[in-house]
Amino acid sequence: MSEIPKAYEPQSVEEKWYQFWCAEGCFTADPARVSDQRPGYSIVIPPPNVTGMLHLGHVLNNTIQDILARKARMDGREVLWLPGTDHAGIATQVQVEKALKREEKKTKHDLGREAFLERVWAWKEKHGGIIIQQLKKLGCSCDWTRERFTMDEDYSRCVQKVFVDLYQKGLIYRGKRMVNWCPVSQTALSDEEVEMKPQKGFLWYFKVEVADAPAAPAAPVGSGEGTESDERDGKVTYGPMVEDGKTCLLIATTRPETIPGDTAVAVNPKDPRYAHLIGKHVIRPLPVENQARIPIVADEHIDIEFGTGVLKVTPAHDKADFDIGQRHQLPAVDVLNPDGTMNELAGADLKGLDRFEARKVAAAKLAEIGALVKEERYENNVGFSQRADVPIEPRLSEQWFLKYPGVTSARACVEQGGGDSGSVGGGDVGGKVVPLAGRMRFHPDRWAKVYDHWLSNIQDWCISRQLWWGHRIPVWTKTHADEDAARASVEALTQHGPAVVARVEGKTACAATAVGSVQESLVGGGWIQDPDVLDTWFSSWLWPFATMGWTGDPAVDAENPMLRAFYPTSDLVTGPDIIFFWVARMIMAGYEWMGDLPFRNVYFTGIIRDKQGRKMSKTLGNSPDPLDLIAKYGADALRFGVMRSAPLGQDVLFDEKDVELGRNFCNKLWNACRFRQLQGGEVEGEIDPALLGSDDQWILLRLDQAIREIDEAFADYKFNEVTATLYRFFWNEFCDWYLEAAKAAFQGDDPARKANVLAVIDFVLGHMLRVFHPFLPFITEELWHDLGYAEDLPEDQGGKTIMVAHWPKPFDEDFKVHYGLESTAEQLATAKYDLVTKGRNFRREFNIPANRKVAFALRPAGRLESHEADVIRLLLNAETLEVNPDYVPPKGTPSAHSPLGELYLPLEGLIDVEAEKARLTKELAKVAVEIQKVEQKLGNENFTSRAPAPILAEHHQRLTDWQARREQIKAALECLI
RNA sequence: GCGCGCUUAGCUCAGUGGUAGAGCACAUCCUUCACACGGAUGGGGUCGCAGGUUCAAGUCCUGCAGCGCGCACCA
Repeated sequence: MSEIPKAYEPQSVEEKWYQFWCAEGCFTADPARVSDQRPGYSIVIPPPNVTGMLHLGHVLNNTIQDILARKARMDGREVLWLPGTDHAGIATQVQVEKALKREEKKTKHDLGREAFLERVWAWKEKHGGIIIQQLKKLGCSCDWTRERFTMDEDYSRCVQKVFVDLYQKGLIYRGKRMVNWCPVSQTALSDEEVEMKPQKGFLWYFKVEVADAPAAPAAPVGSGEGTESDERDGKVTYGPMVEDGKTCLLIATTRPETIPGDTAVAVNPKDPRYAHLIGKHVIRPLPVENQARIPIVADEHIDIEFGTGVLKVTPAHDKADFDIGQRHQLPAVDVLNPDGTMNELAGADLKGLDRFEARKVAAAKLAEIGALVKEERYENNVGFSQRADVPIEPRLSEQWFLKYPGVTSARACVEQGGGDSGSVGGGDVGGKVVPLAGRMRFHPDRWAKVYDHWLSNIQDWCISRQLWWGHRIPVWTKTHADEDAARASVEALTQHGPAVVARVEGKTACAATAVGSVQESLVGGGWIQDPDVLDTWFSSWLWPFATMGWTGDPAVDAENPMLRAFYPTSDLVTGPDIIFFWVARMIMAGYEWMGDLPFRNVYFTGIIRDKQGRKMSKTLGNSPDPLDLIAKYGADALRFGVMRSAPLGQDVLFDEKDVELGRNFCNKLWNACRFRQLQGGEVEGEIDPALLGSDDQWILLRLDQAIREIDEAFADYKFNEVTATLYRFFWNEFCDWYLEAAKAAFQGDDPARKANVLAVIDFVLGHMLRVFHPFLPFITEELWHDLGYAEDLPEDQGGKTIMVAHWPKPFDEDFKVHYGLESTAEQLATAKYDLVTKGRNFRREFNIPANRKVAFALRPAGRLESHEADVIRLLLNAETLEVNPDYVPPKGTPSAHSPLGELYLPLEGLIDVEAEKARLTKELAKVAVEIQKVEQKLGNENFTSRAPAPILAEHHQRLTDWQARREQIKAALECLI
């Protein structure tokens, strides 16, 4: 046993033990050790972006995973926490492009695809490990021998296999459709990557001439012949206008720059104002040099109430317009370049301008030609590219799409919340493995509804990205002179058997294959690989099994020891912001390729915000660097602080004070152990039941209670409740009362009693360090060894490391009987502490400094053992405590009542009769209020006749107690007169 | 528009129909030999509003308001 320094210094301790754990292979999972007696427990890490730096969201997320993993080890399970990183297509590519621009003033096109990718790999090798190193600082017990990267060779092979499989199943197809185009990243995005944001802009009203209007227009609804609008009930209605014998329509738009792309205007067929014009044509005003005639079509999509009831239809630049275009066979005229500038078809005035600049110019042009009628300020929702934070451009382009597989299973497996599903059957936390019949639970369960809603409305997934960094689509094409030639070249591929899936699309032969040798022969044969890469999430959704060596070959996979031992995984811990991106897709993939769900439980964390409730962001600068916090307070402190302020599923308002509290907690723990050590004596001696005082019994029963509460909270994933219990038990119960009470024995002259108290302290601390360990891995390991608790244990039960010490069990009946733990002792202790609190209160009431020793007197209600009285004296910080059944206090002596008797503080020379009178009178008033409350209830016939007996009895007891209290105060007041 | 969450002490939040809780902050006292990153004591709450169910509601139900989030979306 080495001596413990005065203040806890986390840095050296953390460094030392993390190295120890790694060197000893404590984090390494061995599937061969998994058995019925030693069930497997597994988590796959949500792979952070390889470009990432640790932020507080990671701290919360990974601390939870580490707590689960460490708890499972102590529960005797074989634990795999599988770490890794994600190649993060756009983010990483952008980062490297920026560096290239900054350092060499070059673009990726200057280098070319291959050379650029070499740069990205080089960058990844240099910077990609940062976040992994940071996770180690946090104490994460990941199996680093199994670290994976989504671009690892094996992993890429999985991605390709899955693609080919889906292609073969006909779920993947290529099509020219409207997609979300990011003009900055210059790639298509999935619907999930588009974020709707309200934007302030304008609604421009412009008129177009109907070229072939009927001679006698029907009277427009609303009266106004020839008027552009009519106000009725304060509402503006619109209709066709007649000016100089010409009929015009008024159209409202937020995007006048797309007018050159209009190929129709549309009205609702039920709209009487325009019915007579359907089938006619209008003159499109822009571009001025190409004012084409475009038809007026009728479409149900048009909202009669909105705007003027006339919609300009731009099939190439709006999803809804595209659909209208399809219904009416309208041509699509694309007036934009991929980078968001206007192209030639937009006309001479707009060509080359950025879309936002073009918007202003187009509006000005309309005004110039007299077509602009008015402009209104207008706020509407615009889709933004989540990554580049610019408005996305709906764009017609050729992309790869996926019809989601496994949707039915994915929907069915997640238990829908709202029922009476309590913690019973709550998966496999807390050591109990409850079969869930293939079902999965979300925590908190309200996310199940969100998940289900999304799954019931999903659209096909656009999986191709116009990037270079990522998994390149494993499809090769060869274009031939005619269809027959194409067919022949596809035929030739049958020599490869099922390894290649080939099709003919017109004159083009298409072949998808994941087999390297076939790929090589295709390239050799002049086939061209699709230039696009796959959406990053198309690789992430395979994470739970692709990381475990899945091959896609059923015979091989059935023999894979990792998959057998650790799939399905036990828990997934992630943020609700990726429930669609990742969680839902992993569930589908799990069913599709493993035939089983990928995890039993999903824990959704909250979002970390600053203390004002704002999201953490780089621009606000409100995001503290976790490594700074670790350096300042220690990793344990950070973990404890964050966990303590993170209730299940609620956002966390982060305050550095929380971490400070964590540090204080560690320091307190440190010093409590130091106190134990300074007492010397035998380590973990035998507890003699005969020598247990009421304080000893009390703390043992409190420990039992704490363990029960902690187990319950763990079963419900309520980690902040665990921390609350740890805090209360250790600080308020163990330190504030038990250790202070124990000092009476240490200062006394009974060595047997002293030794017994030491044994109790060791017992409690030994349990406490273990339940603390998942939250505070470093300090508990250090103290476990310093206090010598590891010494007599077998190596695999805590002898080597607290990591695998057995998780404490609540006491069973035999234990309680053996140690004579009973509620009367507990009540005695509670009564003592109650009495002490009242006695201490005298100091404040009568302005007696805390350091002044005073003499108390106690007139006991019954027998009080001398060692119990010693404890009271010590806790009161009393010079003496006179225990005297016949004690008669001097007049004016403050008194306090408790079940143990009357406590007096005779204040020699300081008697203040008035002050004590005032104090007692105040208290009497309080008591009177309580008595009134209870009497009122008990006087209520309804209550007394219907309330259950125990409740009634409790109320009667309450009344008796308060009444007794009232009599005592009255008696005390009598004495003052 | 649909859905979800939140509203309890100055702040951040627990709270399981039966005597309103914690941490921080605040006030007073104390460097007493584990800890000032500490100890002791205390003040502070019409539990968002309005109804309802119940002997009993912070807790269950209905409605409303405010805040936040998600989904959808009209140019």
